[in-house]
Amino acid sequence: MASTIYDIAAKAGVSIATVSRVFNQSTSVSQKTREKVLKISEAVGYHPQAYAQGLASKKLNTIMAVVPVMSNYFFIEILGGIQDKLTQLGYELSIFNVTGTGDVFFDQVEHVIRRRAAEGYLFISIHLNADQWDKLQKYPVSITLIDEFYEGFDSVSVDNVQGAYTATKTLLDAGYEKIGMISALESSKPIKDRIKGYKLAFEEFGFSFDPNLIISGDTNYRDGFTERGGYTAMQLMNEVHPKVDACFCSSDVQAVGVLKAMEDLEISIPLIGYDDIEISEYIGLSTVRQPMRDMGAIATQTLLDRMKNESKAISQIIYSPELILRKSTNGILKKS
Amino acid sequence: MASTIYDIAAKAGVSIATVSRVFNQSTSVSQKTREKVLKISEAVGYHPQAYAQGLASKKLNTIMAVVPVMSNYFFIEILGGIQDKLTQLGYELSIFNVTGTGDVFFDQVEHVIRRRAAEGYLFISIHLNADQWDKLQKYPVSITLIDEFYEGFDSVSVDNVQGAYTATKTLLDAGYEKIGMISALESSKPIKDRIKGYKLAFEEFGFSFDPNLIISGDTNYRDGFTERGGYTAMQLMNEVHPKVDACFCSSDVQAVGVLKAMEDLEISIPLIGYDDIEISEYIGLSTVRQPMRDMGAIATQTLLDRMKNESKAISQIIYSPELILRKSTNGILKKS
DNA sequence: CTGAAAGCGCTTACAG
DNA sequence: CTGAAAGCGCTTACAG
Repeated sequence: MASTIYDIAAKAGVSIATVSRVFNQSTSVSQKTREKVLKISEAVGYHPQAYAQGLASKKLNTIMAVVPVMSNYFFIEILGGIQDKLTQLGYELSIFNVTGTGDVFFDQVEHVIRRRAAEGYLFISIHLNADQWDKLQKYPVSITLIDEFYEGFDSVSVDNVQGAYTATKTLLDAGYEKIGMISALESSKPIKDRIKGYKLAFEEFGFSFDPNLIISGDTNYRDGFTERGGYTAMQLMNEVHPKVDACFCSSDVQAVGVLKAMEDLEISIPLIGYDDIEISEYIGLSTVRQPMRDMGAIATQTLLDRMKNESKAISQIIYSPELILRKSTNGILKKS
Repeated sequence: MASTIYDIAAKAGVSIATVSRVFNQSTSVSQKTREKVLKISEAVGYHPQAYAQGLASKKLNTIMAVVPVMSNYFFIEILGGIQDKLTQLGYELSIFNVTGTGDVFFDQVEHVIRRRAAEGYLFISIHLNADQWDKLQKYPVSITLIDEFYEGFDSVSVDNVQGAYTATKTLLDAGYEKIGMISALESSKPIKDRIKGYKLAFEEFGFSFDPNLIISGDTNYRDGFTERGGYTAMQLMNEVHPKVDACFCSSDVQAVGVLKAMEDLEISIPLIGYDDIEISEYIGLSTVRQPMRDMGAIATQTLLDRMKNESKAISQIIYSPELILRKSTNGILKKS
């Protein structure tokens, strides 16, 4: 049914080597033969099979993005940046979604690396422990980390501690004192760092810090980085700390839920999110901006450079996040 | 560097056939040999290479989702449904993002099919013309269409005409008359259908229909299915038709922009979006719900069934969308 | 339960 | 500019 290089070669009266050359932009094929081969190929819908090409040439021209949960706006933006860069460089993108949790999670990550279905890997928000990173290090593949860093790997990340610190400090500077933090799964690495930054601001301010002001809601789904996660957390916050006078929230998606909860509870306090996803500008959400598209593009470039030069120096890029103030913190200066 | 089946076989003192059997859950391997092979493989990080397996066995166990623009909430939800189903069935998902426009678009679609990097394809919102569909039909691959249908292909879609009709009729029933439609790129198939439904409601109501009430904004990016597309369209609407008394909007993402524009313009009229993406519930946006996750799951099942049985009857599933009323149409009954 | 061997569909020196 | 041939890393009847 599906034709192979042999069928084309036979029909064109040439060798398979020649057919192969036509498809590999090799110049050493006469214009006439090239046209004949192309014409026949077009007629039967022939094109070299990716897998066979990969096997024979040892290059696939595809890189693989490994993400933990597909449906997250943060990843989507990053993937957009990756895609743009890749298209521009003639590579193809394959996306692998790690669905497991715990040990299974690592097994899946390791498995995808071992299958060697791509020449380079972009890990987006894949957080592992030291043992696991070390284990990965031994595989002869190029990997660039996004939103994470570990010694020995190229990486592009944002300083989460600083981002949370800046947001919290801004609130403190404005005179707020009982600043709550709407958090997500606390074992998640970005959350840990954001909590660290949040604490840091308090310490620096000389305020005694109340760990109970950090609250997370439903973390079952996507580690709590959901509208629902934010909504339930804010409700809880209101029960436990009705006096809370401002909030820092660990992601914009959650902040959408927080805003809704505030509305339902009829309370109105300043709120700062994290990420600056597309809609934030439109719903007037203040936030800590992560340059997601840029991160994707830079990481892609880094990976490609690494693939070309195994021995180049490790590159660890760390962005400083930017605080963007919008309507959700409109009253912020009035109180001080 | 990277080890192959030969290295493992040599180290284990068995043939490559045996190593292969170990990795293919074949039962005919003694427990002892199996363990030895597994242990050595583990030590050197060996795992059969996907491409070589694919070539030799002629099955990849991967299906490919083909999408036009990655960063769109609609696709994300559908991909979520696909992913869940696939994981559950032990298949792997690869995603191909078609980035071209016009003829290049079709070339890319055709190219990805011809490369045969997957055993089945899920086309999400890929809209082609009759010639192009016919051309695709000749390839010996399984394809299931999502958000589109064409004779001869399995498909899962939603009745866009009906969705738009229902939304518009609801507004008309409530007594509104100058109902605007915030549209996107008009050559886009879903837009065409939604405009058709919008018109239909007017006709049925015996109202003369004003084509100028259909307005689109910036359609350069993602065909206008963006917050910005909605924002600019609403601004334009306000200039051209300041008397507009309600709006039907072709997607929720755009509606987020419309809401913001209304706020900036200080006008407040009922608004109904389309899709029911995750945040809609939280921002109180009335909308026409498309069961995106379900569509992804059903389409996946359909595709897998097709792959198992080439000659089964074509399945064309068409969902009826559901209207969901929220805050953005709160005043809807007062006017009538 | 295990091995030798053919074959999957390509690419790529090597010759000419 | 073109072809014969080896090889990429696997799987899978076929024998035993």
